Amino acid sequence: MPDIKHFDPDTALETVVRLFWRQGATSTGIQDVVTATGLNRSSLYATFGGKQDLYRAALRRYVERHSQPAFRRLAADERGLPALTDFFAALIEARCTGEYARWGCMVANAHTGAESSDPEIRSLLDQHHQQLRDAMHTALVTAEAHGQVGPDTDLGAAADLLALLAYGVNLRSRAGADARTLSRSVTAALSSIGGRAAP
Amino acid sequence: MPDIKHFDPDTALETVVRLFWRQGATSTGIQDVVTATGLNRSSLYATFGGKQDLYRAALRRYVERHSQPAFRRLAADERGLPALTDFFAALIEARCTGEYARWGCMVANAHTGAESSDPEIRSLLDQHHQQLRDAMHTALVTAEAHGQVGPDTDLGAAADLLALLAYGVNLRSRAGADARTLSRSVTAALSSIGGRAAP
DNA sequence: CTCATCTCGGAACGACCGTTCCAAGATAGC
DNA sequence: GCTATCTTGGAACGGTCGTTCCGAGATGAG
Repeated sequence: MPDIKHFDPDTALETVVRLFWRQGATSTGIQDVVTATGLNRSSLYATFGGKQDLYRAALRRYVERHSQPAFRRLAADERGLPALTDFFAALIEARCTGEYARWGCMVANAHTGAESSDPEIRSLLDQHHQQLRDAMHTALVTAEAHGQVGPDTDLGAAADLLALLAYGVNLRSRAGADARTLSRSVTAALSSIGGRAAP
Repeated sequence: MPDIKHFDPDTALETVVRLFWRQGATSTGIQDVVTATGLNRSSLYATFGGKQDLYRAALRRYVERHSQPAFRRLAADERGLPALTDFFAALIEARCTGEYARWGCMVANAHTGAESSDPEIRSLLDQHHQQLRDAMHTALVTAEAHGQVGPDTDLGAAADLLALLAYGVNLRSRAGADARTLSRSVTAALSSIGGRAAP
């Protein structure tokens, strides 16, 4: 067998994810990738293909490693409304503090870029949205089974609403929106779904 | 007096707005602007300055000509909840059909771009958000005065929530979100603010 | 050790980026 | 008509873009 790769493609891709996540596709040059990952153009192109392929792989990885785990956690949570409360609390904390503060959501960010004209990217955005909505819906069904949902509530519409709210949080967090204000909005949405006032 | 401009800067800027609105700042080259406006680089730079100045001017114009009129209409509407219903209906129609379909909101789009690192742009984003939120709040106060708002409703939190919802609509509309689905989400939000079921 | 085969380093490519510059053209006052 | 002053057309700038290519280096099989 010939020579073997001198780097870990998985580690490199994670670095690329952070680059595209923070700066977007158009603002990130191949030179940035080369500098950040430490590997050179040859290895980059041989391993991942061109820039568009690289962005696609990065977005896929983001969804798998960041979005879907959160969705699964939400859908599997048996508590109902508290699961939704925790989901949004974790979202807001991740968006406003720590390493990824003010980076927003890479998928939400992708909505506005030129990258979204790529059919494969567009498909990823739609899948992501569907999965988010479905997780919301599952949590709401659980909540209803626990008698935590007010009467005459359309769970489907409520799931769509909460999904859109998440996009709003993601977007505004990039402009440095206050975590407290975001939390207050989320609380208002969730308490309007539940009976009436907070316990 | 010397020579006078052979074009209308206002018309040209409107063309530039549509360019930046649809494609974003980084994906739009000066050559695109030259081609779309029909005027040449010299006139462009002499009139508007560099690309960043041009984008700033375009975003300012967008807010003045598109956002603020809608905000003022909403805040001045004396009907309360129906004003909010109409606001969102008009928003969704503008985002999903007609000339600007799938363009989203230029201000929302600006949240994800590299352009938002510019302090002046950042300030514009915050102003825009504040104005949107305030218009929502004014409409909600009017609604409460008309007895259209359920008890124990935090109007401030509700205004924040509706503003975030608008950003969600703007973002998802760029990916081709279904107008019907968006409307359903908005209806759910508004009817949860009002008494309970729809009339 | 030798060789075939893949990886790595880095130069180089043409295209496009935003911006500048200057000569030619147009205009209003004299 | 002449001139001063601004606009206009378009070439040209250095820099960066994504991508390609090739020689050198590394590795495992025989």
